[in-house]
Amino acid sequence: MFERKIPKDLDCGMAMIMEIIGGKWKPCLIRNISQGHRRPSELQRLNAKASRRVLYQQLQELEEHGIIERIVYPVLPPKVEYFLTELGNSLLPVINVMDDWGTQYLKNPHKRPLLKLGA
Amino acid sequence: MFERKIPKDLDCGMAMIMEIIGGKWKPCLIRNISQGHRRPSELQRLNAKASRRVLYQQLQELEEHGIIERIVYPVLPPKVEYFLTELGNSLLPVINVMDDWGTQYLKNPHKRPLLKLGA
DNA sequence: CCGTATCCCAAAAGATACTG
DNA sequence: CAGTATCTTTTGGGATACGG
Repeated sequence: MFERKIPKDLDCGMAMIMEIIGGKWKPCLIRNISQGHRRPSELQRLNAKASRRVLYQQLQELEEHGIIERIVYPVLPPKVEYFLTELGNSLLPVINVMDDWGTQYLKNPHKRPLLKLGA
Repeated sequence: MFERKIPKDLDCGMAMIMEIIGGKWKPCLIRNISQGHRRPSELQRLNAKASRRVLYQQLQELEEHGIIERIVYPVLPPKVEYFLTELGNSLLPVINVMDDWGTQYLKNPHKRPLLKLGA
């Protein structure tokens, strides 16, 4: 459905995890859903700046990668819930480590260093 | 030099760290350079599949973010070396955590789960 | 309410030629 | 060697309309 012309090489772990959490809204979605079951409409509200299409696309990819799962209630109007899998849960500490580092960085805004001249 | 029409919002730590390490070759470059001082030509050799332009661009961004620094030897032909800053070093554990998770994931290839039906 | 299809634009990355 | 300037292709993401 979203075919690439050039296949990605997911040779190393780093490339793999970037593939999984690299989307613009994925870390947000993972965190939202980690708080408890979440319905699509809730996720749209929580990430109001994301477009509908991208949100669904990234949810799909998270599902395909086994990070989240979907429960479909056969009712009208439709009701759906997402929840984190165990695999998804194992991702939370990683995301936290990343976020912590980034938060620390934001507190100490970097000054571009002067050019060093070698001997 | 590489101006964006739409400014990024680097509001949270997660967005910030993705900005810093999100480039396709940045984690590779950081690791290469963490092994010791590296010259541009070495980095090109080590990342042969990356185009010249992108490599230099990402090196520049890493430098602007204070992850690496550059030593310029005033000789002919030109000689330059990159090395990791302390800040750059503090990034290594984060990258390792990410890579470990990804490597683990690669060992247990995920099967897409069947759709769950709610009550 | 959930999800998909279409269309569009901006950004990332590749190829390559050129300069000091 | 190191670095920059074009130019081009691919991809990611936003807007929005439509269908079940």
